Formats: sequence, structure tokens, C-alpha cells
Amino acid sequence: MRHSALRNPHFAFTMSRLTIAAPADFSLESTVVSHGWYVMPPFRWDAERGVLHRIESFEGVGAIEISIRFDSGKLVVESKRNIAPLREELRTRIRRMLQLDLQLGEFHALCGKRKSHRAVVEAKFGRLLCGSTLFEDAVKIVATTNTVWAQTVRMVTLLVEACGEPSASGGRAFPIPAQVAAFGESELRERCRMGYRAPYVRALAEGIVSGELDLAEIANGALSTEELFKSYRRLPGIGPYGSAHLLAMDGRHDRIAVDTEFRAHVRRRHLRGAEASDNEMLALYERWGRWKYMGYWSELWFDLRRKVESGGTKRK
DNA sequence: GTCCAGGTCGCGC
DNA sequence: GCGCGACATGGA
Repeated sequence: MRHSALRNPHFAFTMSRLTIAAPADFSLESTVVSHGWYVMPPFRWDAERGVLHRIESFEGVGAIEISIRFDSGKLVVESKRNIAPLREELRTRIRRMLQLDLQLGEFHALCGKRKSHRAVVEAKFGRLLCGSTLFEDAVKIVATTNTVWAQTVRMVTLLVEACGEPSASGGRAFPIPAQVAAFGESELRERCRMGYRAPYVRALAEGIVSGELDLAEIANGALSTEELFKSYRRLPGIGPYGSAHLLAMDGRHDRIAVDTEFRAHVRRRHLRGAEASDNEMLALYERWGRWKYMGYWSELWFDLRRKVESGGTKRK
């Protein structure tokens, strides 16, 4: 069972540990619960204990289960498996997952000027939970397009179950491109219920395996935001919405991912239900400069939180 | 049965 | 460059 280590002092004693420094404006909870990724495997969020569980696979090692918690200003990463040899790679992955390198000062300064966004600063909100690879985020984004959230979760859960590397206790890591490529398009359709997205996901996986799509080059930080936007757009199944989303996961909020959610939010929040063009809606966020997407997203997210707290409908 | 959801693609103009 | 229909899936 998952918590056998807690009951068995021998295993508890052999827990392998690693710590990572976190920025002063970092909040584990706000980062984890920053958008819907935390409800999808291979993440599992224990809200009560404030522990993020995750399964990660390593070449030649297999899939291992890790937990991440925040203690005295730093992140504590633990596993029953010995993670010492994986320390550097694990650090790199966690920095990406929790956007630890993102500088939020400017965004929080902008929030501080707006009464509506004070809570954002207090919550240390502004980092988005990401997968450990761009491939994972791109696949998940494709799974969010033109469907409802419950189906997105279903597709991703089925995909991870179907071809992710299994861990000792039966959980699974997010599949690597080779695993998805080997799985194939018809399986993505039939077993993972991905529908017409199957060819996109397959092409994404195969493109990475063959080297035709070089995600490492895209993600190495050398490209300008607009160049990066164009690069993401060339990925199969990634259009303007997905590309803006991927930009945000790279800490770049210059562009807003326009979708039905954005439009509904703007109508509700700024237009008293009235219709407007996308450009008119986008113009409302111009004052956020480089932080347009997070300005919008934090607004939506905190509206949603207030709604949930006052007993409204629960989502994501 | 019909509509549509955190869109994207390929086509015709 | 811009508008438009098709595209799987499943819940409302």
C-alpha cells in the first residue's frame, strides 16, 4: 500500500531525501493549485498534508515515486527509492514543474496596485504547475482543446495508465515520447479516447523520437517570446491557444490563451455579460504588459476560489 | 436528436 | 491573411 512506509519504521528510516531552495515569494500550495494540472496523473496532491506526489521515470532506473513538501523555506523531496544518484536531474525537473526560476516581483508589484489583485500577492500566486517535460505539457494541452475538463482528465489518465512506466506500487509515470509512439494512433483513439487528437499526439511523439521536432532547442531559452510562440505553433495540435499556454508555462505571459473560458470570464467580469470581439477583450489586459496572461488568469482563479468558498459549484 | 466544450487544421478566396 | 466546415467524444 501507498503509506506502508509510514507504518513500517524500517522503510521510514531509509527514506531518501533531497532539498531545494525556494524563492521567498514561493508558495507550494498556490503553485500546485494554480490550474488544473494537479488533478491529472502523474501528479497527486494531498491538500490536507500539503504534499505533492508524483511519479517520475529515469532512464535505466525506471519509475520512482517522490513526494514534495515545503518546510522552513525550502522544498523537501523524498522517496523510498535512493534518489541520491538522480539528484541533479531531479532538481532540474522540479525546477521546471514548480517554475522555481520565474521572477515574480514585477507581477506582484502590478497586483499590489490593484485592490482586486491584493489576494494574489498574499497567496504568492503566479507560478504554474508544469509537467517535467515540454512533451507532457503539450500533450496535456492538446487534451484540453475543444472538450470539457472531465474528458481532458480522462484522456490523460488513460494515456498514463496505458503506456507510462510503472512504478513499484503500480502507479505510472507520464509516458516518454518513445512509449507513446510505440503505442500508436489507433490505441490512442480507442483506449485513451483521444478522438481526432490521436494523430496530433502521435505526430508529436514520433517527431520527438525521430528528431524532427527538437523540443530541447525550443526550450533552451535563447528564443524571443514571439519566436518561441511561432515554434510552439508548429507543434502538431498546438494553435494560438496552446502556444500561449505553453509560453505561460515557460514563464512568459505576454500573450493570453484565448478560449471559451477567457471569453466567458471577460464577459462576466468586465462586460456585464455583453458580447465583444477577442481584440476588445484582449485590450482590457494591455495594462499588464508582460504579465497579461497571469493578470487575467489570477483574476479568473481567485473569482473561482471565492465562488467555491461561498458554496458555489466546484471545478477543476 | 441536438448542441457544444479551456481549438486546430486545411481549404478556398 | 481571413472565414468556414470538419473533426471524436460524451454529457447536458
